[in-house]
Amino acid sequence: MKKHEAAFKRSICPVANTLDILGDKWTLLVVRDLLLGKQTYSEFQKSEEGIPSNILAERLKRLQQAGIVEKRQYQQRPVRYAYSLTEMGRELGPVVRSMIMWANKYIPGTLSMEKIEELIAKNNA
Amino acid sequence: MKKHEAAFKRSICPVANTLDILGDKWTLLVVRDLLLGKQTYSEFQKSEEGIPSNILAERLKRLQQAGIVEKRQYQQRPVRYAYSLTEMGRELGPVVRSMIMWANKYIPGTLSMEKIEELIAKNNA
DNA sequence: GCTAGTAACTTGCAAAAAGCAAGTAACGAT
DNA sequence: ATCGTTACTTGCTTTTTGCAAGTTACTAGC
Repeated sequence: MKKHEAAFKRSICPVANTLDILGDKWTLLVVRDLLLGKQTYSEFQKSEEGIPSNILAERLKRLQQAGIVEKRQYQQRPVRYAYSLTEMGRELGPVVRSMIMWANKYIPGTLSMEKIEELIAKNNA
Repeated sequence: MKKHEAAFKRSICPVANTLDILGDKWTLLVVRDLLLGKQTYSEFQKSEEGIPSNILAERLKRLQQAGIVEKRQYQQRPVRYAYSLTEMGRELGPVVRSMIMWANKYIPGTLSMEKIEELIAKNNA
């Protein structure tokens, strides 16, 4: 199913290596959700964009393998899991933030950084 | 072939909107090349990662439509084109730079920011 | 004039990834 | 016993990638 994917490097370029992990339409949205304080599978699924369930499961697995995300069971009966960012994952904050700044400047109708920070404050309150 | 792609928005999230334009394994590598001073189709093709020709053509078209890239004919006989970043495109610099910083910190074997800046200086000399 | 070479793409097709709906397992609540 | 929820998995269709080869326009060399 995955043959040897992680072994092969396209190049020594840091951008290419980053894209090998994050370069698709969904992965950074999961990271965004985690930065916003979301923790569970169903919370990710409820996000506005509607990530397909199989894609979400696969991305969470890949992010764990990459060392960006950690999964822990926080409850026995019923079994429940919480996902969170590792330090490596939290350090993607600047990447996400620079995208937000860019989009706010050039893509009309996107939610402003300020409103997003309000959301984060609310979620972590 | 493209039905109505640009019209539909997944959400008002700036990250999602950015990923709708840049969220794949190749697009930001083209932007990287442009930031490095590369200008022609064949220069992009010669990059280490080996982007497939049809993908490159399609991505350049999309980047133009998005207002990130401009194409101009700089010579008549034979016809030759030069691609360059618009202001909107140049402002992706921070996104690319934050990826470089992250990769340098967490992905071993990636070219350092310093070496990349030397490359840029050399290319633009 | 003929062949070779380069730039900038396009086309055809197989393989991989995405997307969708439905299904499953483990529980708790009614 | 049935319903609802969480956290996924499975099967299948559709879309996107990736690869090789082909095309057009032109220049240089013999």
